Parts: sequence; structure tokens; C-alpha cells
Amino acid sequence: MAIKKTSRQEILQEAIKLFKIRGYYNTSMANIADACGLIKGSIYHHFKSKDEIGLESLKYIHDYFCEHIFSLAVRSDLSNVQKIKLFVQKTDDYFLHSEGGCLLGNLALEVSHENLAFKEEIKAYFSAWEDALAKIFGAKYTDKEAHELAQEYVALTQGAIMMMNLYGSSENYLKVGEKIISLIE
Amino acid sequence: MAIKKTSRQEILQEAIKLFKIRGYYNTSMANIADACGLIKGSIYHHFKSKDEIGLESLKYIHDYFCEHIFSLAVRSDLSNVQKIKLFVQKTDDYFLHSEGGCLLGNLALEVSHENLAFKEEIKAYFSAWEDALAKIFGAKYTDKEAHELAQEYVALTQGAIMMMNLYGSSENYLKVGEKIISLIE
DNA sequence: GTCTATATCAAGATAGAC
DNA sequence: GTCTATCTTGATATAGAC
Repeated sequence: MAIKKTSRQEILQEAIKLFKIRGYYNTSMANIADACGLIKGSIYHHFKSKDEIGLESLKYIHDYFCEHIFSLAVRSDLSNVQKIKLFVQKTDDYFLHSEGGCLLGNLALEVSHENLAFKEEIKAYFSAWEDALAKIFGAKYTDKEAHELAQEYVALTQGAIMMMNLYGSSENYLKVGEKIISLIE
Repeated sequence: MAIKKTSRQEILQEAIKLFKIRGYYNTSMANIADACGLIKGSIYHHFKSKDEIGLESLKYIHDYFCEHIFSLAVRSDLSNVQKIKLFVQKTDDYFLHSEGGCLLGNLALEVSHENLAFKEEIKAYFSAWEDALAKIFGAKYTDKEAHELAQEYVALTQGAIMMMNLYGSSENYLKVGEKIISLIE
């Protein structure tokens, strides 16, 4: 059997899983390599350092959210009610199946004090999330109100993900989405 | 000058500061010892392992909140409005001066998947927080409503602390306390 | 109670063979 | 692109002198 070529993306996906569950500092290059069926030295052919993997992991998730979720806010073929319902549905789809919660939220607490590049990327993600929500809320609220509501619901969502992962129950997390939808309907 | 005797509590306080800012796994016994003016070997005279320091740190904060904040819920000399105002004021006093946010929230994301003893302690802390808030809300809401509101506001507070530390602004964090008070007034 | 010294292990990272 | 092998550093933890 031919030796499998491991792609950058494959490594990122395994790294993301590990970072979410084990934490960033507690995940070693050997752990990541193991998950990819490699040994740690081989990872350095694809990435020059662990920090590069960390930063690319954050960008990978950020890009996913931009493409699949945040972009809903500027879809001209949807009503605002449709937008917010899809927004919540896709957000829930992601976090209900994301063992270990939100990578960006987790690393916000663990790493962002120590690594400014990580911190900037995490801030950009949460700002994009807030801007997207605020754009949808803008249909029914002033700009200021929309942004305040958006900030509140980004924070509430992150807190609810924390509790969902801690208690192993999605009940309260799901109420957050319902409340967000009720703000527009 | 006599050699200073370092107390268990002193070590815990330095460890807590470091865990909040640098993260748990990224804080070494040498870091903790440095902060105490010791060398790492000396720490083992007081604690048998890093995990013991971690768990004791969680309990130390949990105890502080029980004694100074959660206990307000059962004070018979205060009205419910007084209780909730003091509750918010003392919570704010703590988190507005806590560099690195909430230790229990941070370790919930970083460590709780890997260390079940940590996870149980963190759950106990958040449950105590919720129960205290629910007790105060109980004056105006049914038991079920009070607990749902309490869960929501614990989550929102944690999310708001995350954002406050990320963006360096307390503005949105402070709105959470105002909203909690408005639920009772 | 703190120190020096050390044991043991695992981390991130690199060099060069295949 | 992956491997073996190795370098260097720093981690947790322990033993024993002062």
C-alpha cells in the first residue's frame, strides 16, 4: 500500500479536535501526529511550528463561520426572519456536534493573554460574529441597540456552550437560540 | 534576615494569578515558585503535586464566593432588592479586579475534559452560583423560572467576562449586572 | 522550611536517510 | 512525504543537606 499523503487541512482538523478537548498547551505535536497516523517530526514538513498550527486552526474555524454562517446576514434572497432562523440553526448544528465547545472561546481564555497573534484572530472572529448578528437585528432596532444585543448574545452563546460542555446537557444552550430568534420575529 | 515562611495560602494565591493569566498547563511549578520567591523543589513541601495545587485553587475561589457572595441569598436581614444589588456589586468587585477573568470558567474550558476532579469542583461552583441567584429570584418567580433565569445569567456573566478580558472593556460586562438587578426591582 | 542536586520524562524542533 | 535519530530545553517530582 502506498504511503498516504497527509494534507495541511487534515492536520488542522485533527489539531482542532485535540485543542478543543485537551487544551492548547496540553496538546503536543506528538498527539497531533498520532491522530494523523504520523510521527511528530513529520508534522514539521507541513507547519513550521506548533504556534503556526494553532493560529491556522483559529483561522480555519473563523473562515468556516464566515462562509457558512456569518455570510447569511448579507443574503439578499432571505427575509430577516429567515436569516436569523438559519443563523441560529447553523450555529446550533455546529456547536451541538462540536466536542469540546468553541475553539476560539476556549483559546480566548487559555492562550490569548500570552499570544497576541492568537488574541487578534479571536477578537476578529467574535467581532465578525457580532457584526453579522447586528446586521440582522438592524432590521428592527437602531444600530446601537442592534450591536448591544449582538454583543450580549455572542457572550451568552459562549457562556451557554461552556455550561453545555460542563453539564453535558444542551437544554439551556438551545434556549439561547430561541431567544435570539424571538428578538426578530 | 530570617528566611520567610511561605504559607499554603500564599502559594495558592500566586498560583491562582498565574493560572488565570497563563493557563493551567502553561504554568509550571517553577513559575509558581518564582512568584513566591522560592525554587520549584520547595513547593513540594507544601503540596504533593501540581494537580493538588490546581484543585485547591479551584476550592479556594469557590469558598471565597460562597462566603462573600453566594451566602447573601440566605441573609434574613436584607430585602431581595438589597440582596441582588449586593450580589451584583460584590461579583463586579471581584471580576473587575481579576486579571485573567474567572479561574473556574477558564479551567472549565482548558482542563475539565481531562481532569474529572477539576470538572466536579467547577460544576459545584457554578451550581452554587445558580442556586444562590435562583433563591433570590424565587421572590418574584416560580422555582422553575428562577432556576432558568439563574442559569442564563451565570452563563451570560461567564461569556461577558470572556469578552471583557478579550477586548479590555468592562462596558458590556457591567450591563449584565444591571439586567440581573432589573429582574427583581 | 528552603536549599542544591538530580532523576526521569516529554516537550518543540532539526538533520538527513529513504 | 515520512521516517529514524537526535538536540536542547523544560516539565514534574524526589532525596538529602542545611
